[in-house]
Amino acid sequence: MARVAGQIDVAKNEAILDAAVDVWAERGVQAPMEEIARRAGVSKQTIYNHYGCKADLVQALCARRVHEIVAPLEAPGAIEQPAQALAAFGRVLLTALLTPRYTTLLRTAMANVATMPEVARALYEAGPRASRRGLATFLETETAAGRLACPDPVEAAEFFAGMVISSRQTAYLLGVPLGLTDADIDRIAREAATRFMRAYAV
Amino acid sequence: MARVAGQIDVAKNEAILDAAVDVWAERGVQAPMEEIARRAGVSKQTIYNHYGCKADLVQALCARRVHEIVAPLEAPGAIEQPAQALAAFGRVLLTALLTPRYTTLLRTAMANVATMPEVARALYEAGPRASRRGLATFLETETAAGRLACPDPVEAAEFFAGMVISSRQTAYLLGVPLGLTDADIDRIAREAATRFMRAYAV
DNA sequence: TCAAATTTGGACCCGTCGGTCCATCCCTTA
DNA sequence: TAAGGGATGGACCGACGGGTCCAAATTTGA
Repeated sequence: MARVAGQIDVAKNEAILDAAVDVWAERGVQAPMEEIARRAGVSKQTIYNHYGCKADLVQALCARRVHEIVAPLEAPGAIEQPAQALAAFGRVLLTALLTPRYTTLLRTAMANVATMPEVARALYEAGPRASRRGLATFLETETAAGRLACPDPVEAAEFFAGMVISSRQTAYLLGVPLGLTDADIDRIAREAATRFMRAYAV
Repeated sequence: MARVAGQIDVAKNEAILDAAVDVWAERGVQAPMEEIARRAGVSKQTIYNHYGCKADLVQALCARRVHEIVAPLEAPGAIEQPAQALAAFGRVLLTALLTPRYTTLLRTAMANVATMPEVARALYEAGPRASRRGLATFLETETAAGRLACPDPVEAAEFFAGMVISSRQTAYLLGVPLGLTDADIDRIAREAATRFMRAYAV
């Protein structure tokens, strides 16, 4: 196990984070730390060496993991026809959203808004907020290029993302299985893109 | 305090439910039962007389309160121009969604998916599912009447509801204050309706 | 190979909270 | 006014889980 001098074991740290997501996904945040330790193949004490208390673990987990999940949304990709670009964005968005890990993160953060609002806030900024902003920029460019007519790109971005996601995120958060296949996701994203293009045609 | 013979005190029961929402809103579901009792001006024992255990209280609360909140969505209202009807629906939807009580309910249910999936399920059915179904029916009628062209009314309903809600629900659940005024809500609903009409024009 | 730093596991402390018990009280009804 | 059913509140129990402590084992850097 590679350990950095004077530092904390990196691999073990990852294992702890992974175990935490899994455990919380299965049993909720109120699951005992001991379980996370067991799952991570680590002693409880080690966790407390890395993170002072449970709240810190929650915080660290949210901070670290959001980025992994939302990263694909930031990759701009080749500039294609707006409809294709939108569809692609929709696909990525929906896929990311329905990730069990992201769901767990959200649930965890939501359950703790009262006790640690900053975590929830950070998750919002890194997630929905950032992705909408990226989309809005794209729509603005397209409008400037005369391929779309979005007088209010931010609002339009909200609209499009909303169409793609709609009640699906809530369903997922409430543990209702939707059973969406990749083909379904693709169809939804494409249809949303088509309709959006009609709504905002020049 | 009006009490029905041989029954349980109705007013006190309401008070308990009210207190539970408030307390959970402030401190999360893990807040102690004692606090709810205190807030309701009732003894802890009384709560346990009404509901056998905490889980039952959660369940009862979710079951009872959703209906109150989603009720306005079920009132069909006078049949107007589709654009107006959609805007009205959007307004009601957004307003209901941003209700602190509904937010609390959702958070509560989400935090407990692992331990009591039926509650979460019920909330989903009574909330998002039901409202979408109502909207879909409306869109179907309008399509039949030749005022709209929605080949897939259910999907279209998802799209419209999604446009209106978009990331706002997530924001709310994550405790991010949006500060939407009635005027804002109205504007969003109307704009969404307009765009939707363009997207699904005959 | 040695010393320093970490890890381990397992006992342990303690606060909290769900839930129970019970003697007393209040209200309603007859 | 007597009786009965629920309400009260406050003490109480037991489980659980966060967090600590510690001695022994292990790893790491030099």
